[in-house]
Amino acid sequence: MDTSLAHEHHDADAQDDGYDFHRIQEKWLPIWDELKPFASSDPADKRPRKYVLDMFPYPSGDLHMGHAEAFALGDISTRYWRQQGFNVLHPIGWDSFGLPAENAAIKRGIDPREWTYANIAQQKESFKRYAVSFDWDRELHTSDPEYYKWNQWLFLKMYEKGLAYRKDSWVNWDPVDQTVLANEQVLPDGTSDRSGAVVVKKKLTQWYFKITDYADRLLDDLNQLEGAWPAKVLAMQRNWIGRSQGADVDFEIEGHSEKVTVFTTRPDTLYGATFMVVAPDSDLAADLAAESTPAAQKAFKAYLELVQKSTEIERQDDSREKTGIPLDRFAINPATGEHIPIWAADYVLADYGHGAVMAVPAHDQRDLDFARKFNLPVKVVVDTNAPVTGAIPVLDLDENGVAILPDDLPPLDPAATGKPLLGEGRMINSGPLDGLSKSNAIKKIVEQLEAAGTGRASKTYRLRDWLISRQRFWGTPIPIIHGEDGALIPVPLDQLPIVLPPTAGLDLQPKGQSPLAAATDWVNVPNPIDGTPARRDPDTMDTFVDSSWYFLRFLNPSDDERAFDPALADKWAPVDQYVGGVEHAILHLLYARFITKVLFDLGYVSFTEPFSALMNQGMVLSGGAKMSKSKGGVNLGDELDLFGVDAIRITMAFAGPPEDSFNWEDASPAGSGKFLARAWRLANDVTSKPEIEWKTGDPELRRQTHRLLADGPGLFEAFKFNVVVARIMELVNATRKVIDSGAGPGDAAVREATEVIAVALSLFAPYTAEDMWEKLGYQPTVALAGWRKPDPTLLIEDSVVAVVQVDGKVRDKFTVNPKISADELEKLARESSAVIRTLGDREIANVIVRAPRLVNIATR
RNA sequence: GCCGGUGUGGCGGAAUGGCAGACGCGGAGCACUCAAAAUGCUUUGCUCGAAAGGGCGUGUGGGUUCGAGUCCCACCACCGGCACCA
Repeated sequence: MDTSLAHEHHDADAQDDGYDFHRIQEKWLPIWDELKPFASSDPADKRPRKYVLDMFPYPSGDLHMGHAEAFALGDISTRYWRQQGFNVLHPIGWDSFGLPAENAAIKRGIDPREWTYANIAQQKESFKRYAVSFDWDRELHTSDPEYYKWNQWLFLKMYEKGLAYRKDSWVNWDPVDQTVLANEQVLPDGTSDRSGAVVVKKKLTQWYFKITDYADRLLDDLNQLEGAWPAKVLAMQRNWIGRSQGADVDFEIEGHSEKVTVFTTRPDTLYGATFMVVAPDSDLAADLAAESTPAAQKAFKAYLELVQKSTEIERQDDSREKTGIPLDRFAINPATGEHIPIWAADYVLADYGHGAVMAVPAHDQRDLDFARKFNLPVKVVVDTNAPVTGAIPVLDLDENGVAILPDDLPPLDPAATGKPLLGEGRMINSGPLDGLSKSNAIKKIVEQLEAAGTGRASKTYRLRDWLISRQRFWGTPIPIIHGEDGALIPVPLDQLPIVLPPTAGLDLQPKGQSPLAAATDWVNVPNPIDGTPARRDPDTMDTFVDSSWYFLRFLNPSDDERAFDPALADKWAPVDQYVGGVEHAILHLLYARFITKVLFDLGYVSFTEPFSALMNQGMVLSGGAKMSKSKGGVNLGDELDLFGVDAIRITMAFAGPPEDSFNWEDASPAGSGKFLARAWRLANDVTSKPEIEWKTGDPELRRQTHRLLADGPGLFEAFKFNVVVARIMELVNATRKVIDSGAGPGDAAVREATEVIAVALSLFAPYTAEDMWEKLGYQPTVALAGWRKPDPTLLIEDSVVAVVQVDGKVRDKFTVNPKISADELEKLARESSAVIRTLGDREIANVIVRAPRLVNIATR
């Protein structure tokens, strides 16, 4: 294999005029570190401001391909705005609390801090090598007490406002690990992702943030983001909040002093409510059962146990038959006065609406399924065969084309067919509502209920309050002290932060309560009010709390007086461009929007939406699937060693639209490297001096250069980075041609084009661009060289290609003066031999002329 | 089931209602070389034709228009989210 030796020797010889990404990276990285070209804190800086933010990473090891794509795309935007003369705030931090650190700590018997900060150091070094243009002076970590102190402050502010509260609720419980699991930790088969145990429901007292108070605003304010956020994310958020309009109806209960309220979107069908169903796991069901017959009590207890043993996956299986038991209790339908039976069934959810429904089996599939299974009465109250203004049922025609008369319409018998009547129709069997349409009936019944005090218009949401308690060590301690008498005492602000204790002597293994409960020195404190013995709340906060306001902390991460400075927030926030994965489309973004509105209500910020624009980058896939360590996906470090930082960055940008995912196998980092070498060689070949007079340059190359200058901004701002790269490639190819077979390397247009290429490439390939800039005779850094203004005189074409179509098909083309008149162009078109041949003896019907580019001759 | 999105060569993808396939990958051929690598050049949607020149082509079927990948209607396929939410 002596050929390879020869090869290496040859490469070493060629070093001087060859493109060597290793050399370039090693040369420029320390120079940038010293220059700090991306510092953004100078108060005297007069440039207009922009805030570009990448979703901060979780330090779970070194950076991977997904990071490489996301941060390349965010960095292109950032560097673009800098070239446009903006002072861009582009900070970086780490979302460094969370379960993986704790699990790693348990596995290795170390402190989670060790693992976390070692990974941060590694990612930081990788980010620098990857040339992401961060302002490193603003680095933050959410696991630093200097950061999480302000989570505690936020919690206390929310507690003061009644937005943080405790309640009992059913949570996912892992009976093996003895711990609460987040919904995401429960596998689709209903088992724990860690222990493999079947997850059950358990009732625990937990801390919640009252996000449901903000449901309307969170929903309505999405309209402001229309067009600036991906339609998909807006739809997902709307879906998640899930507002339903309808009515609350109060039902009296036999032998029960309190009324039971149900929520319905179809109050018009109240006359058809033939039974009531309550969620078995609701307090209401327990109350009703407790006052019932011993037999019913026993049946309820057995049923509740059965329900609690069932897994999520069983519950959600829609082919599953309905289950339920009668409670032997009766409700009184406020419209008909009928006494209707009350059942407990798990198709009704305890935490939606009021945990109870009025069942209208004739007009609801679920209620009908239930009624048919348990032989409950079905009463039709909407005649869906009757025509309704504005929504006339379509009548089928018989074979003679005659409408099938109403007599022949299907019978209104859902009990027999199993199909509920869901369409529009006229009310029947509904007393005063008879004859009305759906919308009129809803209006009328709600008026009547309101007048009688037994109901009211209402809305309800799919959104639930945000459970923030975690029985974990590696998170922000909840700043509450529990008195001996059970009183909740907020930690006084001047005692913040409540710092996590050392892990020495602590068992971090999950065991049903937070490991902090066992840190006796830490958890036992005097009651701040009277000095009696008291205990700290041992739970920590969900890490989504940390990330719900971090964008404000970046404004001055070392501020030890307050979470953030409102004056700086006025200057910089909200974030102009947020970049991150669509996996955060719901939770993180919803929580950040919620906390921003809370901070607005508290008077700390003057805006109500945190992120003015959002870009979701796609994923880097391998074989059509998400890359993962376990599947042995492509390693970023290996790719960087092989192709260089710039080639990987430009590959990410060129692979397609930023929001689309792509297969790494379909990308061509080697091709990107070739392109960069081509570009770099232009700078190497330029022989003219920077002072050269542009006007003397090759006019066609100059025109192409200025077209890129003119089109670039629009393309960048529309995130068409792949198209920009293509345009730069075209300019590189054109410049090469002029050097090799045109005016030569000394031509002014060659220098001008190469300089513009260097500036354009600085957004994608910072190392290559910087080296080109130096070869062109300039000082660093090209990153701040500025995007030049195009010369308008060079954007005017001196000739254009006109197309002649016959019936929309191109038949001839010719080069014409752009100022050619319509008549003249039409004349040329009619004289074209290709056109004459195609026309033959066909008769011309119409001639469309769009001078100077197009003539279309339409024939009969 | 409901909501959102996407369908363009062998592949990734371009295209303010006006030349479909920019740019790149891959392929083929050529130059340089003893040879290779590197680099450069030519070519590359399908199809008929020796050529000149035709025909067909943006998921399917219709429509609007002088002209549709682009706009409208219906459908199909795939991807994503939600889902016993009253």
